Amino acid sequence: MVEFNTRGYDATSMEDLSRAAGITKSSFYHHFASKEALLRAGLQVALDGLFEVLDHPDANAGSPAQRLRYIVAAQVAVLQRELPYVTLLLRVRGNTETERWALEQRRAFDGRVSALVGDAVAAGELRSGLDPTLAARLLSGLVNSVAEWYRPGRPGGAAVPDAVADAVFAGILPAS
Amino acid sequence: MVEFNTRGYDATSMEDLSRAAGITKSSFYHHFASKEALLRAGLQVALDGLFEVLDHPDANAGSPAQRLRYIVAAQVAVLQRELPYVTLLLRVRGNTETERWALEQRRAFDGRVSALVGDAVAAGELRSGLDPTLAARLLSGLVNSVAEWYRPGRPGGAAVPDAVADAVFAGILPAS
DNA sequence: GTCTATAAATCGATAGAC
DNA sequence: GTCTATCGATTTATAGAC
Repeated sequence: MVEFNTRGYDATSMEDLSRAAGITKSSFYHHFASKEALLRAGLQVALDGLFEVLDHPDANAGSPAQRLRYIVAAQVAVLQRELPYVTLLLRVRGNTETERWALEQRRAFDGRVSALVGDAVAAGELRSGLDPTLAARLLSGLVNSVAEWYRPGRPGGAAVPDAVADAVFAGILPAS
Repeated sequence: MVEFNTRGYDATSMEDLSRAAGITKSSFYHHFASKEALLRAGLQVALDGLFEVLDHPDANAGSPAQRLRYIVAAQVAVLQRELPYVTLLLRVRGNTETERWALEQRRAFDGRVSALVGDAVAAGELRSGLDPTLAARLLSGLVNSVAEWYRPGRPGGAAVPDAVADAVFAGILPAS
């Protein structure tokens, strides 16, 4: 499944996957009904991890800004823990029915976070004049971009979620 | 070429492209030597746009933070102007020789920006204790994520570069 | 510069023996 | 549960007529 991560879903053939598993292509089809079923299973892992973040008590207690901070850090942690699957999800374009389903789920997650940003702005917890829609989009982009450079096993990985949350709430490049 | 944007490079066949151009696949091959040549031409457009940003006078005058702010806004503007090509570049994974070349060029661009972040930190213009490497990575991720939601022709597009630069330098979600 | 026709390779997936 | 063999569709790309 990691092959999807490095070469991309389309560019990875079932023969690539079966060879990596040490069996022939036909044997591989004994374990998975189709390539799309394999994709769906991977996307489900990523989506389960993300929605568990929203169900966590810390995501539903305290001020909007406090809840938002927990979600940002936890979302990064999920991205690290399920990197191949989250990467798969982030690259979905919506060409097939399975991909459209995943896109819809992902939008639901982003919508929940976006609404929370709106709540925090309405509560006066964030910068005044902040456009909640733009802020939520940039926030999503920043968090998900961790998948572009984070690689498991390297030292310092455990500090990434908090460091990202700090950058978001104290500013990426603030003058003071 | 916009087809690469919506369906992805691998999932878009030469027949898809030729049909969109209103000619047959064979006629299409009269204009482009290969699918990879088409990809390379598109990637070149994106890279030319990005490096022109670094060559602009405003990217080489003033304090590091001032130069950085110009680059962020100008990079977003290039992304908007050459959306299909920049999108193509952002999705390159390095499977072929052409893709590895593009990745190398992109890393060179990011390296220049990253060095500038380091200069700004060293000059005391940014938050103390800021990790320049992490900040540069998140900055890159945030800027490039505009390609995920920006669509040409919609009102308010001209304000996006400044709005993104504001979010970066005043904070995405700052408390004050 | 566009077309029909086709080559050569690869794809996802299946049949059927063991 | 794994294998060899193959199907049928699709892919990039070319040959050659007009």
